[in-house]
Amino acid sequence: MANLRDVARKAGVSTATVSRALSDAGPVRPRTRARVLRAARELKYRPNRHARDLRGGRRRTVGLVVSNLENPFFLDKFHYLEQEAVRQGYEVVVESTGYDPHRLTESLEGMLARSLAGLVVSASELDASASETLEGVEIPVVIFMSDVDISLPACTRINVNDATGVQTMVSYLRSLGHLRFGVLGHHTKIGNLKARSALIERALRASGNGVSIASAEVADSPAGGRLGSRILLAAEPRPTAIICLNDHVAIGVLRGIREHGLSVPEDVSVVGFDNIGLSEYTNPSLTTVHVPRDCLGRLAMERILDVGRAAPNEVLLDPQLLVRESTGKAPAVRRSAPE
Amino acid sequence: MANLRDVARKAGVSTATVSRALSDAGPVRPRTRARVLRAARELKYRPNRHARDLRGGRRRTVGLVVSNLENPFFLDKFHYLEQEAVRQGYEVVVESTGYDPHRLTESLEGMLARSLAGLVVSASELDASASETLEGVEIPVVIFMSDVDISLPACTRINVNDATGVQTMVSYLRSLGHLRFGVLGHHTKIGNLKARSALIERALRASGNGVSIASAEVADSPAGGRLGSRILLAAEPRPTAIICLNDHVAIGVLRGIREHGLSVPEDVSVVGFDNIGLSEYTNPSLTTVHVPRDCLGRLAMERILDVGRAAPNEVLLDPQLLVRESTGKAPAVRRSAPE
DNA sequence: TTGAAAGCGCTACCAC
DNA sequence: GTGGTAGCGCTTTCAA
Repeated sequence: MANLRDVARKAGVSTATVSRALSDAGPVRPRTRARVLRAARELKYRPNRHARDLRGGRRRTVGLVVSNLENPFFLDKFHYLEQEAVRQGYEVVVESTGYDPHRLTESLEGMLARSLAGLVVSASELDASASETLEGVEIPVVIFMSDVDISLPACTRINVNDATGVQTMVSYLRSLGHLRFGVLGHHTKIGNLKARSALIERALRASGNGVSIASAEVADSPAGGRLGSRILLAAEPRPTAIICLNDHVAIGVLRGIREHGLSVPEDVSVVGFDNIGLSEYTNPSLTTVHVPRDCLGRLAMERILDVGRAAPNEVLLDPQLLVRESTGKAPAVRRSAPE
Repeated sequence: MANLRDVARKAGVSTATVSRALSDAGPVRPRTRARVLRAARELKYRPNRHARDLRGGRRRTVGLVVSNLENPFFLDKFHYLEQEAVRQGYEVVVESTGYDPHRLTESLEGMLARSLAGLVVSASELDASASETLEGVEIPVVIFMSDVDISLPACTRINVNDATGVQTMVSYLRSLGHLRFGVLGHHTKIGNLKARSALIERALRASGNGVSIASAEVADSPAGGRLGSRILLAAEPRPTAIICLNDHVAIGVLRGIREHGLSVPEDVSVVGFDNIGLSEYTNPSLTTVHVPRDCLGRLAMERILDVGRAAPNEVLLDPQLLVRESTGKAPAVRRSAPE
């Protein structure tokens, strides 16, 4: 692989001149320039990025760590962040942890070794122990949807008001007459997902007497949801409404219920969280709680660029219930199926 | 940010010793080692990745360039490649071009500037002009699903036998009695997608007389499919079967047909290509042509690691028709709706 | 077992 | 306008 020196030699100039000519920085006589360009082309020269990164301190990259890129909810964040970053002349490197705390720590370490302009973390598994890695970090850090206690010089936390989202959803389901619930989550032992499931169960119990709750934990995938629905539909009494911790899982639930010979929403109502794009394309379309994330890109870049130094260190976003086709009135109460 | 020198100074040793101690390479007296480790910890030292990359030539990274990460078909490839790469101690950096030839060239350039162990490209928009960028490249290159003519010392091409996939699918639809078709594609002017749409139309016409074809081009997304279905359903005569160039688009078609007040497969049959995971979760589930890609990871890493030097430079994969719920007999012929 | 020093390839500063 | 050169932070000989 040809390097600057090779080009310089071939063009009969110094490396400094080549650098200037190729980066369009500093004055270069047009003729010299042309000569350099030609030499570079002939040698198929390509600047070495690692050298540039080292030399320049590469502060035009933003890191993003998420739990599961296969879940569109996280992919969206990458998308929104990248869109805004590119607009500002930055690039984004993303890593997915698979909800594994160990991999999270590794990812974080890897990111911090990169001299980034900033770091965005949206990982449910982010807990006190993992966040130790972030201790003393000097670059701007943005934490999305996590309640870990973290003290950093330049840390912004963007949170979603899950309590109201859950409350709205539970009230809505109760108003439809549902009493027997299934709660289906993934990784319900960690971070904001643990909090969310607790919130749901609490809101359900607080909503009145006679409420029954069955719950199950599965993988964050449609396959997980499909499996989970089988478990929940076997519960006694059978739930008339299944609350999924996210839409990704809910997609599988829709299918599982159908396979069970039941209809949505006639026999069972289904709700999700997130409002991923797909939730509008399922059949029936999915009632869900929209979790805003399109602002993540703008907000994060704002903080990272230190524009908006005046911006608050804490942002609280409001979720919103979207009623679509997957929810309906609870089926008329019937006694246990006769033998 | 503390660097090696700082640690060395603090521990009272040389940078060489620190490097050895931290990387576990070469002999270091346990006591010295401990002293170094402590110093590093106290200074919150983190090795600078850019320096390492430059010094080491970083040959433990594989690049992947795809057209559209939002389409699970491409995300899968990333997933499979990364899985295998990590297993071998490599990492993967991925970039998505949005089907834009200009961005493809940029991505390719960016990748080549990184001194990678190898490069995998799966981009429909890869054409002769973009592939010039790859000319003279010395690292192993794997091209997935593209017919561009490219001559590289170490280039492996993995292709899918689209002709048979298309043929099987068309025969199947004809056997169901369909005569009026809609073909819905995205980016049907480029690369393998262009080839695939041509193949479809040709197979359709060759399948007998009386076949009518309406076609439309939309974005590679469910939203695109939804829009496309509206266009196709307005065609005269109205198609009884819609062939989508991929499942991602087909998801939207399913919804569009429903919105139009029609049923799948009673009124309209729908088929896709790829067999993305979601195609099993739609309602009705999607009949599609499975395009194998799980082998991409293994195959690519094999070629990159130069294990399997004996492996062929050309691999041809066979697609497979998966009949699910979205296809059925053509509805009984009826005359144009009476006025 | 440890240290000195030579670069990896590039950019930017300063002198000419 | 152009060239010499220092040095980004690290690893890796080679000597001691």
